[in-house]
Amino acid sequence: MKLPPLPVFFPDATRAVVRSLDTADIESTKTKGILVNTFHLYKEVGIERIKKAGGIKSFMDWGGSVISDSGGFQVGSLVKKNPKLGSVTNKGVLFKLDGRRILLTPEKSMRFQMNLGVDMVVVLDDFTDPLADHKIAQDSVERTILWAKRSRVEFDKICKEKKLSPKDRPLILGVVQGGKYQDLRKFCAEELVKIGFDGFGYGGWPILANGEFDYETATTIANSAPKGYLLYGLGIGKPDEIVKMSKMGYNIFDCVLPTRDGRHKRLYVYNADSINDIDINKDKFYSYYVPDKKKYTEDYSPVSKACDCLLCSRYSRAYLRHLFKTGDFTAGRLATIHNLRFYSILMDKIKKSLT
RNA sequence: GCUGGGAUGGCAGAGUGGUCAAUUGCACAAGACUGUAAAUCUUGCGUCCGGAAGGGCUACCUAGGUUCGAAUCCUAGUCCCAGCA
Repeated sequence: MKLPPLPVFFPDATRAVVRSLDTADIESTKTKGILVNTFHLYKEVGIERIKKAGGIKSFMDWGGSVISDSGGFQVGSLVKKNPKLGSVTNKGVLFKLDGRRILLTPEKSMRFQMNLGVDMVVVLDDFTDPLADHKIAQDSVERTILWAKRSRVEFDKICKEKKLSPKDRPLILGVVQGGKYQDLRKFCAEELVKIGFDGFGYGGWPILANGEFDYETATTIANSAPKGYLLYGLGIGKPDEIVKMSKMGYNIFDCVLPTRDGRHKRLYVYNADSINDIDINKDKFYSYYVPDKKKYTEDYSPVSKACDCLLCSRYSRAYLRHLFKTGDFTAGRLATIHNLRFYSILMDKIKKSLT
């Protein structure tokens, strides 16, 4: 299966579910693929149950693409943000969470991902803390490279065990770390290319201290990629950021924003009267719509005229507000469906504008 | 009619002499959210001045009173609720 025509945006189904949606809902948004997470599935489900189910796709009854993340982001979002939750050594990451100790090594992460039955695996990386100085950032880059080498070895070993031909095997992606230090990013990217992957991702935290998106780093990474390499914006991003990154050559994205924002009452709305009229090259081609406002109590118009999702084609702003006020899960579901359809339209528009 | 309970900010509901412009929840408003420990979190919410610190004014049903000081105590009134007739 591998990947659909690029560029693509995959919403996050961290625990083998896009929060608040079932698989049919995901399909209705014309989403082509999803991202699942090694750490959460390892901790909360375990590989045996997923194998018994026939792999992650069969478990979810999902016919689209699946990328698995390695657990590298949790090195940052859990351990480095809160040292009580674990520690990192060259061996791997030791998570201490919910009264459990879970050691995740590059090898374990790779083997787990290969057993999920996904289309693309990601190597375990050592997340560079955004506050790291050059020395600490350099350490994380060196460990990321060390782990990438070991991951590649393990990957090849598993392919051999499973007798996977180069055509049958999943794609494998490295991750570029190094924080805001361009020399480290460049070095990391070059080393990953030497090891040999199908592509690499812009890892770490892509937002600068001033709150702006770090396009400089995005450029450095893109410039370090050989021709035909997959370029993945890990955890990226806002619609306008994805448009810009696509122009730089990035062709895979995933992000929690559309799903989390949906549940948090932030809906994306194209500034256009129809899907045809959408112009993603306009400066402000979309706005936020926050349904949970008294002024929408009697607004019987749809959330967006430039959308054909379940919410927009069937229900009004007044009804959506009512659902949020009532506290029913349906509100989050419809909002999530809408935002994912926004992103799938976005990727269609980007595809068209690139050709 | 009798007996008892009660009237607090948009609503619900704490507080029962000073630390009360008044806990908390809801509602309302503004903001955040980027490889998901997030259907979450932050802030504001009588009014006026101030960027803030802070200060002024008006407030706990109404009218009197006690007290240095009252949302809190006393008296009268109005209204509400429960039980009994």
